[in-house]
This record gives sequence, C-alpha cells and structure tokens, in this order.
Amino acid sequence: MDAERRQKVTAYFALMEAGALLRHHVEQQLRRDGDLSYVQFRILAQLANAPEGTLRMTDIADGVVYSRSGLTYQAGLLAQSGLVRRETSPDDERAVAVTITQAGKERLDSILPGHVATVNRDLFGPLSEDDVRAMADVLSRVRDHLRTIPPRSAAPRPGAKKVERAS
Amino acid sequence: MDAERRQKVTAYFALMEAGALLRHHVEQQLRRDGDLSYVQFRILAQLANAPEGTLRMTDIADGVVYSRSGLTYQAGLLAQSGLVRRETSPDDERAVAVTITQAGKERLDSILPGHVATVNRDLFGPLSEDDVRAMADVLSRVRDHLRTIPPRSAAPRPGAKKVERAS
DNA sequence: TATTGTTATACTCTATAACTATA
DNA sequence: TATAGTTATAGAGTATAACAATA
Repeated sequence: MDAERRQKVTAYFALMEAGALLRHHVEQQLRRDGDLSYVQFRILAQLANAPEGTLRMTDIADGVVYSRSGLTYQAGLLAQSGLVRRETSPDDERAVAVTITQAGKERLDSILPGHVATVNRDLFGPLSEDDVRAMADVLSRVRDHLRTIPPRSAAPRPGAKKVERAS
Repeated sequence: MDAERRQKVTAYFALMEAGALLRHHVEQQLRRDGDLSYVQFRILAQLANAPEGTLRMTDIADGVVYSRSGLTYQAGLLAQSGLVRRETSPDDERAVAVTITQAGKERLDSILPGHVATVNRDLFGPLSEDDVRAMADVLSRVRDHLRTIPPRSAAPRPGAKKVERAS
C-alpha cells in the first residue's frame, strides 16, 4: 500500500532527474563536438534515416519539438549552417521538404562516435543487459502513452478562435 | 550483439522522450493549477520536507538546478510571490536560509492533489506494479551515476581563469 | 474551410563572469 | 585562500497569435 506509493514517488523523481541530467550531459557533448543542440541532432538523425534524406516539416515535428514555430526555428538554424536544405514540396505546394546535405551527413558522422561513447558511459555504465531490456520495455510504453495525451501545442489549430473575454 | 545495441538505442531515446513529455505535461499542470514552474515546485517541496521548513541555498542546489545563479533566480521568484522567505543564516553569515511561508505551504497543498492525479494518469497509467518497481530500481541507479559525473556548472569555481584564445 | 508553414513578438530560463562578504 | 550567494548580462529556446498560401 504505502510501499507502492513510495515506489511511485521514487520512480517519478528518478525519471525526471535522470532525464534532465542525461539531456544535460548529452547536450554538452553535442555542442562541444559538433555545435549542435539535441533537437538539431534529432532532426538530422531523422533525416539521415529517411529515404532520400528528406522529410516534410510536419513529419519531423512528430516527436521532436512541441510547437510548429519551434521546429521552424531549429530547422532555420540547420539551414543557415548548411546542414539541411529546404524547398517547396513537389506534390504539395504548401509543404516544405527538408533534406539533409552532404555537410549535414558529415557533421552527423563526426559527432556520432563521441555521442555513443557518452551515452554508453553516462547512461548505460551502471546497467546490466537485463536492466536495459527492462528500461526499454517500460519506458517505451510510457512514451507511447504520453504521446497519446494531447501535447496541447503541436496540434491546437482547429479551434484557434476563442477570442471573446473583453477584460 | 546487434539486438542489444538496438535495445540500447530504444532505451536511450525512450528515456529522453518520456522524460521530456512527462515534464511538459507536469509543467502545464503546475502552471495552470498553481502558477509554478517545475523547479519552483521542487524547491517548495524540498523546503516543506525540511525541519523548520528551512534550507540553505547550497542545500537546495543539490539536485534541483544546474547553476547557482539559476537557483538565485528561481528562489527570487518564489520570494517575490511570498511563497518563501530569505534571511541571513544565524550560524554562517555567508549563507542564506530559505524558509517556506504559510502561503507557500498552502500553494503546495492546493497543487498537490492535481499533481498526483496527473502523474498517476500520464506516467503510471500504462504500468503494472512490477513495472514501477523495475523503473524505480533502474532509474535510481542511473540518476545516482549521473550525479556522480561532473555537471560542469554547479561547481566550477576554483580554476575559473582559463581565458587565452585571442581569436 | 482545413492544412502547411512562417513571422513577429514576448517571455522564461540558463549560464558566465565579475563581484561582495564572511570563514 | 576558499566558500556562499548575488548581480549584470547575454543568449538559447519556446510559445502564442496573426498571417499567407495551397488543398
């Protein structure tokens, strides 16, 4: 009863703190070794795994950032650095096709070894193979469940018209 | 071999994303129901659990924020709102004793039920009791290990003198 | 009308370095 | 000299709302 409640408190705070600390470490490595933010890194990685190295903004948005403008901002930084290219999509003139460039691929390749080393040391250092399995299993479910709940800012456009309130 | 590598990739990204999403949801609840950031919430909670409701800045810093100035900033916001009180420590004139006020306790109490409900729903909703146990166990170790590694900004004062590099 | 994406703007948070004061 | 904390400042990131354009 009470023991379970304590487990939950422990699990909750451990997740929050481990997530924050790991992100902090990882951001430092990415910034130091390749002058990238974590979000930029994720965008590049997604593009590198996509056919043709191309995705539309909306595709990228799923699981990387919370607001559309935030993604525009980050993609803009990547474009400025020449790591991605943006052009109007051929099939849908509204859409923007983002493509990783050669420079982008090289940047990714130059960062990856150090990144893997950092994660292996800082995250997996104290874990057994079973631990990793359990963590992957449980946190995948948590992530999927959280994605389910309205993020409240990546989608909220339909009813974007609740003005009123003449304070 | 390769399967283990994939497990690691899954575990790594699941942790990063679950942590970010959960924080996002939690921040919204705290902001909406009590106009607090997560850091402010943690500070208040720490103080509420301390004897006399008092801690020194340095004590609070452990596990809440990464830079001293960041803590000063957040504590300043709490003080402005009347949720904490700051006064020079009696025993050590350099130190600042931060104390939660009655208003602070009330704010915390008013937020807590909704907070617990949010976490139970968003985080623990899809988990069994065993899952929670495993998560608490593994992530506690990860957190402890990460704390071990120099955060690189909460402590770096001694050799604060590596100028050079006249680019 | 709904969807895709950008822009302008304001704001929150964080970090660095310099500084004060006490131990 | 080392420790506790603040301040000034600057920068990165994010969200909101308004907007343009295509489906």
